[in-house]
Amino acid sequence: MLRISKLTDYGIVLLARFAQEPAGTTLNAREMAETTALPMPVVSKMLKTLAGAELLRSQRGSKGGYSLLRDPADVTVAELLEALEGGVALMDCTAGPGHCDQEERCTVREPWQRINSTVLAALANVTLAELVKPGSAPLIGIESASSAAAQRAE
Amino acid sequence: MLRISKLTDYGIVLLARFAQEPAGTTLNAREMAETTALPMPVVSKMLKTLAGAELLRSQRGSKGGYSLLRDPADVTVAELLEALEGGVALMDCTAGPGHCDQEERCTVREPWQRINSTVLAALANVTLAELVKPGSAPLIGIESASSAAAQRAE
DNA sequence: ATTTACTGGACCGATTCGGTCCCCTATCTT
DNA sequence: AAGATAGGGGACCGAATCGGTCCAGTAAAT
Repeated sequence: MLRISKLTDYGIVLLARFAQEPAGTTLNAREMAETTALPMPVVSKMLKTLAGAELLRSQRGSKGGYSLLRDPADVTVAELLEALEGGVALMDCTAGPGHCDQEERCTVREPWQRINSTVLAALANVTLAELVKPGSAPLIGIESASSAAAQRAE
Repeated sequence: MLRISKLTDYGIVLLARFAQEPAGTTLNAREMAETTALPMPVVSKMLKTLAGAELLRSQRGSKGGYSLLRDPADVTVAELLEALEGGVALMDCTAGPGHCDQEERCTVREPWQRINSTVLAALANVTLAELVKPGSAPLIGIESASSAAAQRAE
């Protein structure tokens, strides 16, 4: 279905939650679970992952919690997927050589590489800040293509 | 990892194989398995799927096989994913309403819809014909974005 | 009638996914 | 110093999906 995992979704929702607060605000896992209505263990797990990816800063102990480490306008969705899903590689072979035993035979590798980077570009053009403030930037100048796609998908 | 399934990959390779032949060429499952070096049962399965999606025409009996039903220049990658993976919906909620129990609460749905259609647009801009003939069209006019993405991903 | 080849679906092992739980360590408060 | 709070790092588990196989049925050509 070409979908990102739920966990990744959760992670992004959590980051968006931080991006809505004043910069540097600290929130703990319990608070996050409450305001996002997600189960606490899941929230905890994802916050750990995000901290490991250096997107959040963690503060232990009482009064501890997490805070956003970077400017939301500077974090791209591509980066988030990179951190949460371990990269964007539509097929094995786009992740690098040696993944496919037909690298010579296959004729569609190179075009897929281009497609992959196109998708990556689309994702790299949206920032966390834009995710939080709706109705903003038109993402990418391919509206005509976009509407064509909508038609075809219809 | 945001990847398409291997089966989908196989399906596309098979279609590409047809696109390389003169229009209307009929090939059977065994021939396809040989020339693509994929296991016969898999090839058979995917060809069935592709026929079901009306991308291939099937011909039973002796001298039977499959042939491409449409002009390769007219079939987009987005359509292929649609047929083989059942759609392109980065998250459940982009597939339609009722998939997520926090539709009101959530603030990032609408931006994700835009991202989703952007990705879809990227995929709708590449045709099967372009997949077969390498080094052609630059896909989409977002090279600057693409290189930016490459940098960031790096 | 026989052979060829697609059709439809069941089936299976392996992996991944979504989610939970527990014990450890660090920090703050009193 | 002691206790409470909160993150860190895992293991762990059931369920769903994935990748792949197999087989009985049907249609067409010879």
